[in-house]
Amino acid sequence: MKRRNAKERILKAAFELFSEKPYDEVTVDEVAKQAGVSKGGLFHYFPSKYELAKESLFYGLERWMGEISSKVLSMKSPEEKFRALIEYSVEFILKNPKFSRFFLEVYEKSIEKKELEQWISSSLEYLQLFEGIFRELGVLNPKIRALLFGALLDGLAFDYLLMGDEGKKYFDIEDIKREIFEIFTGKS
Amino acid sequence: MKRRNAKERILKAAFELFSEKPYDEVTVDEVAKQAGVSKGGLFHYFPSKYELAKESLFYGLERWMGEISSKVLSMKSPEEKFRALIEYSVEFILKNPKFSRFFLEVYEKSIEKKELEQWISSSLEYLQLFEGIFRELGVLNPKIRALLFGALLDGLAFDYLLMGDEGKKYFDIEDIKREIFEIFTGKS
Amino acid sequence: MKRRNAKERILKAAFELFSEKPYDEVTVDEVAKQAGVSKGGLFHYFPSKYELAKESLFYGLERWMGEISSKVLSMKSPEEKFRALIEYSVEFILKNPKFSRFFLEVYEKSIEKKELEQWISSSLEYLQLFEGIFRELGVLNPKIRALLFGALLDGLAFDYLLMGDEGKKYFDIEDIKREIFEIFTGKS
Amino acid sequence: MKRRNAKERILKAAFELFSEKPYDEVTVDEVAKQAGVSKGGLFHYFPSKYELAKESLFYGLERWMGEISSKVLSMKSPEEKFRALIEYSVEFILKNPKFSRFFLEVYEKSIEKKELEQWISSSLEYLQLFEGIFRELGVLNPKIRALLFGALLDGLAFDYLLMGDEGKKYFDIEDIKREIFEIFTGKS
DNA sequence: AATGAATGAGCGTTCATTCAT
DNA sequence: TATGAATGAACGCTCATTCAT
Repeated sequence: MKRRNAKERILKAAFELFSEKPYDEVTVDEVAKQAGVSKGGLFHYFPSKYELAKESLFYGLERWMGEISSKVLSMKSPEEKFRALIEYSVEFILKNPKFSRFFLEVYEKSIEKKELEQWISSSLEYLQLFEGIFRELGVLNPKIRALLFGALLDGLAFDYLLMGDEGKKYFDIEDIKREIFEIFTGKS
Repeated sequence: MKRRNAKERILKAAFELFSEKPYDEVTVDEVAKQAGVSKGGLFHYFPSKYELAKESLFYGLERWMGEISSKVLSMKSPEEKFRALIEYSVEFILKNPKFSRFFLEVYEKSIEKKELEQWISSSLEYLQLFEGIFRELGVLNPKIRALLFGALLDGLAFDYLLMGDEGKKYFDIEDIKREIFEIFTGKS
Repeated sequence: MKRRNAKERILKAAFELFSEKPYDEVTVDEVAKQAGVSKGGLFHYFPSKYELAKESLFYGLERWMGEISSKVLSMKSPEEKFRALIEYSVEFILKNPKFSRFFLEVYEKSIEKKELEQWISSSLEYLQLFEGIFRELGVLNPKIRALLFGALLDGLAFDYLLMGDEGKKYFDIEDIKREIFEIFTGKS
Repeated sequence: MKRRNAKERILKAAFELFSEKPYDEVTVDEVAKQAGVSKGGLFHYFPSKYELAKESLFYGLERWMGEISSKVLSMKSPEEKFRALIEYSVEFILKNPKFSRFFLEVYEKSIEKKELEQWISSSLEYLQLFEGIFRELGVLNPKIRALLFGALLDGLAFDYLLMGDEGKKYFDIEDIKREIFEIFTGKS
């Protein structure tokens, strides 16, 4: 076995499995098997199933968010930035349809364990990215609008999960992106 | 205990417990105990834990949604209706902070069981309520705007879950309601 | 399965197995199997392996000690009582050669769990039986002599465990009983 | 760390840990860590956990017993020897309150492995020390009295473990030593 | 000699579900 | 109808032991 990336292989397998089905239906054996390590080996790197889930969530989240941030910030005008933000966020939602549920599961368990601080600061970090763009766009309340934009994305992810491909019968994805741009900028 | 409403007592207890903590941390014994029935009695009314969870979710959902609908529809002007919709929706979110997670959990299990139909039709039902109001308000794409409004609510619930009372430090709930009204109607 | 005595069957099986081999070598499956119940059934009666071991220890201890007490107290003269005490105590030791180890194991775990009170009061109870006899025999320090007699019995159990049948080559059990009587009473 | 005495450091750490808590609650990792060696290093010196426990038991036992023997034998009169024997034995008991349990655990495992010879001969060795002193004291059955004295010590250790410092409320240690001297010599 | 990553059998415990009463 | 004792498959996790480096 390739020694070096055992931990990363485990994180990747865990992110995939926890994204695919609920926490309580993913077994540690399964993650270990998919990562190509023994169960004992997995516990060599992660002290519990919960820690594994949490780390794998952040692993997946950071990979995506880093990519989105850099793409968005490479744009020049604020309008282009906002359009790119909508574009890549929607792409993330479509590619990770069950991300919300996974996120919420891990989050809930971290509440019980009273490990909340990091979550809020991590949330605020993303909101700052949004707020900066709204500020450049010259909207009145960039802070609140950033919150609402974030909530809309979360909600879309939530709804997409619900309607899945079935939803495409009712709504055109390009229409949705356009409407979001319009509502939040007042422009079309 | 009044025999008649044993089933309703079970549904109520289940809704409360599944709202409080994750599906896999709620035991059937616990629900039975909180409802004041025996375990055998519970299985007399519900064939499995999953069915219990699903029915209790709809039980809770319908109680709230029925109430919100009737309050909203009793208003006269579309502006008042929309303001009431925002008002009571936010109230629901604040009172049921963990509803999203519960909803998603049951939803996910129903995917596995391929029992999807009812969910979409149930979603569309709510969207029709929203769409009607946007139509009365005279917006251009009432259908899509309804979808986005629904998503925003879901997302707010999601975010409120995340930030909880801590979030109140950063955002004022009245500001948020006002901003929602403005964004979706273009008026202030 | 006979419903009524499931718990007693489990206690009996547990006492036998924990007497036979160390705590960590007795598995819960094994106890359940020997008692003729399922593992789940066992946990219906005992919340943990430790509680099972503790209850089964007391179960075995009380059965023996009750019998010894009643036999001893039915004797008339103090000399006869003391001889009977020696007789039946030695019999217990010979029939339960690994009792000390089992006792000590459970005791140690109860230290960790800070459940000590009952043990001391239970010890003092037996010492009072001994003290009463020494008092009748007219020895000078009946309290301390009772302690030492108790310790001697415990130690004999300990040593018998060590030497087992092998020890019989070196020591005659009747000689030992006689010597104990002599040392503790000053008579022969 | 001095390489030379790695083995001794392991034995010392093992004796301390196995004395502190039950066999099954001491892990090999823990012993290695406390001894300042790697797990692999430990297994270089000891083929298994059981062998480690057994060797560490004898290591601790011999250190104490050698010391007691030499102190006792340096006394002149048999009375002084016996008093010293009581003195240092009681000291050992007070300083190693959980020794009995550790001893019994290892002993039990050696029964299963059918490695009994050394234990009996080791026991008999100590009994010979006692027997010699009783012979010098001129008692009638020095052999049996030695056995009973050994058993009394073991039993006291056993009881001290049970009553611990709590026992001091009920019994004075100096009274006990005096009573032992009296019972076994007939003198005061 | 020394390390510690990796293994995997085995454990205690849980809990949805069944069923005799 | 209603009960709760009983089941048993499945789970997360541990840890003595091995072995490539």
